[in-house]
Amino acid sequence: MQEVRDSTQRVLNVAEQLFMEGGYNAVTLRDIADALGIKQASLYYHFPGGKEQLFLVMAERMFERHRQGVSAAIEKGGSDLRAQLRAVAAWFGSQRPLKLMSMLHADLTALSSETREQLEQKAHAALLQPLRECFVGAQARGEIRAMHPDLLAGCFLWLMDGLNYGELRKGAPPREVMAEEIISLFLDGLLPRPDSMLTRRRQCSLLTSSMDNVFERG
Amino acid sequence: MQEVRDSTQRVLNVAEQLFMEGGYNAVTLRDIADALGIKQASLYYHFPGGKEQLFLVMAERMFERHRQGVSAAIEKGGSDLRAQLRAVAAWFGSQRPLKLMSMLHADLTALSSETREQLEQKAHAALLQPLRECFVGAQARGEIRAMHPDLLAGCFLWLMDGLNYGELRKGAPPREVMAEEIISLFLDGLLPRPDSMLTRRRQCSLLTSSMDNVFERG
DNA sequence: ATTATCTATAGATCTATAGATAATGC
DNA sequence: ATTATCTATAGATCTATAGATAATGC
Repeated sequence: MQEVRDSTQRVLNVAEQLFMEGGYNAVTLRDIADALGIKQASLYYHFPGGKEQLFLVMAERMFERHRQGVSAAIEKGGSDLRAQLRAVAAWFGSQRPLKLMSMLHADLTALSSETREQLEQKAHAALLQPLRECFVGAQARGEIRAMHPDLLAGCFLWLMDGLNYGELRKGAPPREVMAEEIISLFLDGLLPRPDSMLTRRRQCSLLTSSMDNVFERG
Repeated sequence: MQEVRDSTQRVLNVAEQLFMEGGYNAVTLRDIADALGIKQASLYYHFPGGKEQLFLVMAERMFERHRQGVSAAIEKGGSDLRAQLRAVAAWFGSQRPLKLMSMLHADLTALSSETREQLEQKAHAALLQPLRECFVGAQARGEIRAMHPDLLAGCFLWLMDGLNYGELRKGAPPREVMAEEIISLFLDGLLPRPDSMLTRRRQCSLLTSSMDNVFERG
């Protein structure tokens, strides 16, 4: 358990911001050093292993933060699946965009296989595992029907992270509304539910204000 | 409407494969030339604009293919949303992984702003627009409840593309099963539906074989 | 002595340009 | 003449190493 100094934390903060914005290959050590106001070579003092080590440590720190955040959110949601998912959505909303898929795709292929496997495992433990438990619990309580919990966890995570890709949704509603709709999609589905008017009424009132132009075609 | 020669098509085929696997920044012109068995400088004969032009033309060709494929799939699905979504899922399954989010994230930031806007627009017209119409139609027919069709199109597309990221789902069911479950998630949701036993029975029989180990924790 | 930076630079790699070469079709 | 390649190379950039410098704390 080695301590991480303040100056190194500063490096990691900047590295996380830049790497998450542009991806491993697009960001150079020079970019990171410039943002820090130091010279590129100075980064090797903090990370003798160079760019790959810097990325690895940065990503591990990030995943560990998410592991705690997601677990805490689920805890806070009590034992009601909708509340749990809302809390997880709120957690992701409070964090810098993960852009997990970009990272696991383009970035990981640029890394050594050991680094890649290490990060894949961390990502799984931090994000998929807690969400999976969440769905397994809801199934055990009889709250939801039987479906692969891994699939459900993956889909939910995918969609939450997708909210960060602003490129595809110009003029879309704010992310809190979208998150709420996604949760409703998960739980209620799209087909009408004549049996549970209460649930439907609550949803409608929540969405009504931004649903005026839904039926106009673009 | 300029014709594209065979030799240039070959270049585009290889470029598409490599770019989609590794992303814009990870793939060099040398990589593409090597895979073609030619020298790197020879690529400038086909694309005087260099790497960026090659990527642009490749991506435009790909999006145009998807525009036709998705539209045809929806057409083939008739006027039943579930059948339409199944057909779209089958189309994506037949194609090389899009990895759309990776592309729109890491790759587009490396391109000039004109190229980026051009590609974002093509992606929207090819993928989101047809799916959006699909959901709008189902809403107009009263088949599904009112939700933002843009959000629904985005979510469905997101999840279909997510099936291509194998990194997060080791030991997961085959992609056809996952696609079917995602469609069921969209339409039926997770909460039990006591009113529509017919729908539930069909799903259960379809999934029964791969659902044996759902309740064991990992 | 430790921490954190710097300068200078080697070595590798990548994009892009210039101009030559060979084959094919008119 | 057109098509499609090649060789050679300039210029830029990126990672990484070696060794110097300055400040802080003991």
